[in-house]
Amino acid sequence: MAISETGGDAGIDIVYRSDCPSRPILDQIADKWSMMVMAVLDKPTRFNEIKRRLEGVTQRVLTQTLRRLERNGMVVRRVLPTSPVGVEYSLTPLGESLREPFGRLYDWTVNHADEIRAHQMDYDQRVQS
Amino acid sequence: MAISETGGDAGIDIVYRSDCPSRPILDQIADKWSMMVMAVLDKPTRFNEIKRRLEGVTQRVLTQTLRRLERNGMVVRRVLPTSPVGVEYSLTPLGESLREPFGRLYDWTVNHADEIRAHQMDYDQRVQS
DNA sequence: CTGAATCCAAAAGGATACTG
DNA sequence: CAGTATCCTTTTGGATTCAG
Repeated sequence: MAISETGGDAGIDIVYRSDCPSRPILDQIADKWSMMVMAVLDKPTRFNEIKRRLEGVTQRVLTQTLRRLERNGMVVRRVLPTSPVGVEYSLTPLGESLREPFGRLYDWTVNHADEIRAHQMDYDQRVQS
Repeated sequence: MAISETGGDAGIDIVYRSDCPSRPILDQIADKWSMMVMAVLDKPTRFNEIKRRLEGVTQRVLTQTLRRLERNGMVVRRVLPTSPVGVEYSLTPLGESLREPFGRLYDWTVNHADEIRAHQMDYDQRVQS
């Protein structure tokens, strides 16, 4: 049985193997900030605009996240011919195509956040920490 | 515009806020090992069986991952009345419901792994490291 | 068999200061 | 404005040992 019943033709039988090509990729994209940055980038956006909308992210972490996304071909970085310099980030078609599965995960998270928090409280009470 | 065009009714307009309830949840579930453990758990599975199928995971990390998943109500831990003791992990309905969005992400990853690696090689060549 | 405990190295991440 | 560089604290993760 594949992990997904949605018709994916992925080689799900090998994702468990340490040499599965999806592992390093998963490491790169399945993190919180990458997901949030891509959520913000529904249109070309300036660096500080992204930073402002992503409350809590530091400049350093945002830069690193954007670099990694750029390296993976998910976003493009474009320097604007202004003064002072402006930089605009936008999703590539590859990045766009990731928004759908990401959106699924986001929706699930938001829809189940309460239920999960209830479980956590229950667990923390049963297991004295 | 919502991040997902698939009809999710999530409050996507607030996921960027630092007090968005989905943030801590996302931190908990959007990591590589959680995803892989849940991929393995299509049926009740013993600790060592999980460890064996997840090449490369250490005992410590697997234990931590399972604890977190248990705390979040995604898996249940059941001690088997055997000798020596056996422990069996299985998905809860909540955990089951997460497999679909996870599966989407997995499928996307596998299907685009080559393309991403090509981008990485191109980037690494352009940007001398 | 299934962990918990410990030690230690590496990586991640915040704060701050500086620059083209 | 959009970073880079540095320092330093926290977190993570591997390896190993011990125990119910």
